[in-house]
Amino acid sequence: MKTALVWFRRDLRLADNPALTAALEAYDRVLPVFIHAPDEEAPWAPGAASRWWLHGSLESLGKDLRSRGSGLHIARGPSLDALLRLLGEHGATAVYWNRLYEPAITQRDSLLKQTLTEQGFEARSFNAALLQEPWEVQTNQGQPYRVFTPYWRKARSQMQLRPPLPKPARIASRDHAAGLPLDALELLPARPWDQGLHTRWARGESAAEDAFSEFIDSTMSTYIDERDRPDRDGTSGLSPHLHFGEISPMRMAWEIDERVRSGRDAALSNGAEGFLRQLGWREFSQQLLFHFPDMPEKNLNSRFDGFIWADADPPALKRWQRGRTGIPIVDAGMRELWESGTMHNRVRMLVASFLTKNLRQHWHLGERWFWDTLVDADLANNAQGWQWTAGCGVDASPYFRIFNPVSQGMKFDPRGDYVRRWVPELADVPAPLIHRPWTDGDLLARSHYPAPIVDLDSSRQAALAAYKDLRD
DNA sequence: TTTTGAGTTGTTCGA
DNA sequence: GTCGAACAACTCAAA
Repeated sequence: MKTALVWFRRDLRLADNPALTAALEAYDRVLPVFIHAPDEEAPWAPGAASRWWLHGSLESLGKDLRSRGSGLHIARGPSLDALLRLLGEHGATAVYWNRLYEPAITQRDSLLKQTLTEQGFEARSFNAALLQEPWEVQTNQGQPYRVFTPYWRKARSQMQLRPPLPKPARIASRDHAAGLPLDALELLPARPWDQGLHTRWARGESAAEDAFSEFIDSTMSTYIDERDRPDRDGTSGLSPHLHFGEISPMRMAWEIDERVRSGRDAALSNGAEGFLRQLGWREFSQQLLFHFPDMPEKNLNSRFDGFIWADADPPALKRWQRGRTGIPIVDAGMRELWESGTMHNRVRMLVASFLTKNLRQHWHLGERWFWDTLVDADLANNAQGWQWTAGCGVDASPYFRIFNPVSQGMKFDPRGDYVRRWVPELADVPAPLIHRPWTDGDLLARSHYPAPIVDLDSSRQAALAAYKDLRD
C-alpha cells in the first residue's frame, strides 16, 4: 500500500484541487494534513480576522473529508518537522501540495522540497490558486509587467481555460485520528468580538460555491453598473473564499465562460468580463509580489523614500480605525470593516486616500490595520492596493488624485443608505446633508456625531503641496 | 535604439 | 447643470 500526504494550505477545498486529485491517482491511500505554522509567514503571520476565517474553513474541510471516508490531520509546525514525522508515522513516501507565492512561503517551500527530495521522498507541487502563475505572463523582453493594462492584455490573450477537476467521491485514507483538535490551534478570539463576522459570513467550500452561484445567477449581469455602489449588493463577495482557496479561480472562469456562451446576453457578458478583470487584478498583484518581494514594506517607486509624511498621529489613527473621523463615508467603511471583517472596494479606496493624503499618515499604518481586520487579508492585494492609493506603486494613482469623500459619497451612495447602515448616529439625517453633516451645526450637535478631524479642503491642499515637493 | 501611445477607480475651475 | 481643460511628468511596453 503506497501512501501520500496531501498538505493543505490555502486550498481548503475538494473540487478542482490538483494536488489532491493527483495524489489520489498515484497512490493507494492519502493522508490529508494541515500544519499550523504562522511563524513561518513572519512578519506577515495571519491577522485576527483571517485566523477566524481559517478556523471555519478548516472545520468545514474536515467535515467534507470525513464524509468521504477520510479526515483532516491537524498538526503544529515547524512544517518540515511535522511532515517528516507524519511521513515516518504513516509509512508514507510522498507529499503533494498546491503552490503559494508570498516570499516567506516560497522560500520555505523550496527549501522543504529540496530536503524531502534529498531524503528520498517524492515532493510535488501544483498550481491551484491562479489562472496563470507569476512567471507565465511576461513582456516580450521576458520581464514581469508593472502596469496592469498591458499585463492583462497579455494574460487574457494567452489564457487557457480548462474544466475543473471533480470532487473525489471517496478518499481512501490513513487513520488521521492522532492529529490535534482544531481548537488547539487557538484561532478564535479570546474575547468574543466575532459576532458581526458570523452574521455576515459563511465559511467553507460549500458556502463558497453558494456565493459563486448567487453571483453568476443574479449579480453578474449588473456587475458593471453596481459594483461601485456600496449601498447595493453589487459585488461578488468572493474575496475571502478565494484567499483561502475554498473555490478555484480556474473553475470560476470556466463556469463563467460557459454561462456567457449559453446566455448570449450583452449585460451578462460585460459583467463576466468585468469580473474576470478583477480576477486579473488579483493575479497581477500576486505576480508583483512574487517578482518584487519587498512590496509589503518598501515603496515600489523608490522616489517616495524621500516623501515627508506628517508626524505620526496616534489619536488620529485611532479615530480612523474606529470610524470616528467625522467624515461619514470614511467612518461607515471603517465601522463596516471592524464589525464585519470586510469593506466595499470603493470605500477601501476612499478610506485609504483619506488616511494617506488628508491625514498624510504612512501607508504602512493602513496596511497593518487592514491586515489584522480584513477576513480577505491577502499580502499581495493589500500591499498593492495601499501602494496604489499612496501613489508610490509603479502603476499608481497620480499624486493629484485625492478622493473627496463628500462628492464620492454623493456619487456612489446617493441616498446615504450605506452611511446610515453603519453610522446609526446619522440615521435621521436627510440625503442632501448625510455626507457633510458638519455644514449644519445644530444637526451635528443633535446627532452626537463628531466634527471632522481635518478640514477636507486645506488637507487636500497640503497633500498636493507635499507631493509637489517630492517631484521637485 | 528610438519613438510613440498610453496609463483602474479624481477634483476643481471656468466657460 | 454640463463639459473640457488643467493638474505633471514619467515610465512602461510595444512597434
